[in-house]
Amino acid sequence: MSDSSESQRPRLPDKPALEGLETKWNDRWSAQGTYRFDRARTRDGVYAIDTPPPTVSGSLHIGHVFSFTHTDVVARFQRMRGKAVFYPMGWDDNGLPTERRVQNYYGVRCDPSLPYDASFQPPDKPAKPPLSVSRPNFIELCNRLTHEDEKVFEALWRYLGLSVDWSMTYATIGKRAQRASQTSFLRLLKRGIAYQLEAPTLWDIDFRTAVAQAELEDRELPGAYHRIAFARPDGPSTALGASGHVEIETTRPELIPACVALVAHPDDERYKPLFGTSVITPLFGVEVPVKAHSLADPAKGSGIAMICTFGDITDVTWWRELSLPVRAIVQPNGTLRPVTWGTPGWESRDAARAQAHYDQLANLSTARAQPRIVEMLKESGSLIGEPRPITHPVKFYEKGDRPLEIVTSRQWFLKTTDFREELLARGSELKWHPDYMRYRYENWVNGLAGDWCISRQRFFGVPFPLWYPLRADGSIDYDRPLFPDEAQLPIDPSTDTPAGYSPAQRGAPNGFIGDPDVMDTWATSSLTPQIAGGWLDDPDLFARVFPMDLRPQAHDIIRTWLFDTVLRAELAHQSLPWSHTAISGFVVDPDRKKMSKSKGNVVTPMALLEEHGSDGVRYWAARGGPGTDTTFDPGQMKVGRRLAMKLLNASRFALMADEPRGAITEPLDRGMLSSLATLVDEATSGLEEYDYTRALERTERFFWSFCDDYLELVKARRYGDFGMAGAASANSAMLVALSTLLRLFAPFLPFVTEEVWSWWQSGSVHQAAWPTASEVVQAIGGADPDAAAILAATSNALAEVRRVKSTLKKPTKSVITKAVLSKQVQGLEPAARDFQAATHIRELRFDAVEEPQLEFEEPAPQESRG
RNA sequence: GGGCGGUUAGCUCAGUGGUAGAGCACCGGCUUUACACGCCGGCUGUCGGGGGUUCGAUACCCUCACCGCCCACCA
Repeated sequence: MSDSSESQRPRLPDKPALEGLETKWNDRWSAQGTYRFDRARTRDGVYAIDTPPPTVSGSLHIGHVFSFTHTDVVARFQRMRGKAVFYPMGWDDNGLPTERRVQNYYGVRCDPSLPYDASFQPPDKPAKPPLSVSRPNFIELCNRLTHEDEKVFEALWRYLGLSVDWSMTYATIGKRAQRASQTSFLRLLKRGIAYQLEAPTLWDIDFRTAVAQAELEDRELPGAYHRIAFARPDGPSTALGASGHVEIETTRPELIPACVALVAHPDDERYKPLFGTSVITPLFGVEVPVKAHSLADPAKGSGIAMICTFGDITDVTWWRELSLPVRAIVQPNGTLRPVTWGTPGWESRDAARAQAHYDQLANLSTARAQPRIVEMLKESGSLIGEPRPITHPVKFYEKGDRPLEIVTSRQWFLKTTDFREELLARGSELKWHPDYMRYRYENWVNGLAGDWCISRQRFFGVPFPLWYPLRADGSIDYDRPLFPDEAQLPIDPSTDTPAGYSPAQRGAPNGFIGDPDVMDTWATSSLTPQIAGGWLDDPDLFARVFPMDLRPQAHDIIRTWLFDTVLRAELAHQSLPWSHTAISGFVVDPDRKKMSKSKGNVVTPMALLEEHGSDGVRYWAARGGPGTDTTFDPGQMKVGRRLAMKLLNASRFALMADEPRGAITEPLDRGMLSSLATLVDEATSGLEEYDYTRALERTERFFWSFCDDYLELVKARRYGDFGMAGAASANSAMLVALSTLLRLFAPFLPFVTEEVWSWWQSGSVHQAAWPTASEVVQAIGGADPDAAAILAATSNALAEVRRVKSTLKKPTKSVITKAVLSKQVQGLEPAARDFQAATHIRELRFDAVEEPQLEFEEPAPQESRG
């Protein structure tokens, strides 16, 4: 705030308005580089934000507007405090959602066996049936469509007023991201932290890909308990004698052909005699052992369970720990694979009967096989009673439509469980806002069930950067992979050729073949601090921003994005990726439901911004505190807009007569500034602690009483009714207050504050220094608590008089010839002149009265009602 | 089953060991030279239930209920 800037004559509009401010100021900020990151600054002068890259395959919704506003408030506050704010935007255009959108949008499907067609152009309308295109062509379409989406997103973010440095934008499918992701992977592979394994894996049968533990969710589905008899080998072969069979209960009878054992708890007296013996599976006549394992729950079902390869995760645990054989029947597409009974691994006491039964199930989906096998079980007498319907939680891929299966396949993993202690330590080192969100992280780390499966059998993603040699017989030698040099990265092994081979050797005996998989999208987005910060490409930048200050994100992805990012930083840098994380809540509709398209309660953000103004919408968003689910409430947006409007008009009032100026001597002026200094401290400490809601609420409350009480009380004096010195005191105080309040509101209402600032200041309010209490009280030579008390007493007295006038239905302007006020508001005497002018009181006294005693001037006799 | 958060005015939400708050809504009033996208005033509560600590609890402790979310090996 230099003297030269304040000496400008204010340029005031006759009728200030909010319309058009978004476009006007975005153009200026863009042209002037207002939010450009100053990369000359060293780490301690930088505030770095690891912005969540929105998924561009969808559309931005009100929840994005909500949480990104919170981050922007913090960014603007830190910038005004003098930090160089590193605030890039990222686009998450990598992964399944994009694939799905591209398939539908263009009517194409990826066929990795096709060669690249350089002249390919997508059809104008979605093709039916879908066109098959090569993987490189498919990826081109993904890039083309996401680029369009990104332009729309950027326009919305700018309109909302995010103070992002748009020159630093990155994409999770971009070259930088691919290079970071592939480099990190190869380094982890060398250290033995990444590894490949053929093992039972959670599998989505529609997407035909492996998925990770973190991407699971439970859904309640109807099902049924089926009570099924397994015959004892020494018992009657078909009849169900009293001790001739064992009864299990299962919700998945279609997996009986995959049964490899029964299991009960080691202490379960009912089944102890059976341990070490075997039973015969119904329909298929397979002899399977009865085993003991502590995970078996005596209280569940009949207390003894069948182990199948594989019905659920527990089956996998039992299978591994009890060293059972594999008898897998579910194929990657979710159907039962044909089996020849009587061959090795499929031995049966009656192979012909087994085959006859199984032929009725082969190639059916598990869902369709179930009723079929139930009929057969009934016919054979192995089903005891009727199935008992239940609803039970079933594991789904969070983006999937059908229950997950477990399929054995070759996958890449990152070790996680080996680092549990380190990860817990990082979690407690991290500062969480709100603090209780840390429990979700700890909960997750403590519950890690296995390492992180990072490979996906998909097309649009970062490829695994390696190849495998082919043996003379054409089989793949997985044990001797071929690696590129780090300097070559990023590569695509489906088109690039490993050193020492020619392209013609791809797929040929003694040749090579690329790893077909792509990485889980989280395996790349867990490197956003490294990607955005220039880890490999720009080490100088990286040193200035990493570890970053803030990770803002929503609570539903603590187990994925937050956890994964902490893991990757621990593995690569032995540090936290950032010192703080701010967790935002969801936007819910007034019925407490999450806003969703299917409920028809979705509103497009741009329409809201246009209706209520960006400042109005930001006000609503900023009222939702960290971690708090917040109701979608257009009413609050209207309140925000009203606040912005009030800021325009109050500012106009303060600036319309800014002369004369002089010493701030009047008690009300001094009291107002004294209180303002207290407010500055409160707002500052709120924002420092990421409690932007408190800062806004306090500032807003001060501002309204500043308008309603203070400005009304000093209006007459300010207009010169009591001479030049009194007017000068008011004017000077108002200018200090206005400058301070505009800066306090600037992070929340960037458009209206910038507009008003431009009336009388040079430069951007968003580059102005954050106010300090000492700066405010400097204008009155130090804090003046006595004056603050006088202002409080005067405001209270004003309220008393207003109440009486209102009760008596007197016009506000009506003159009071004589007023007796209660002694409780007596402290106002030093401001009596201002007070009497504002209330039109001619003669003022104080006495022990409960209610103010007011005598009104007789109305003028000519008054008439017409 | 484990964990976390919530329960305050009709609605949306602040809040503090010492007389219950704001905005919206509602009702009434005011052409007042910054603002009718305004101003002034009013109405509304067993602060979820029950126990405990305390001179005093909406706040602290225990417990229960309900709502929401996270996690879990759910045969």
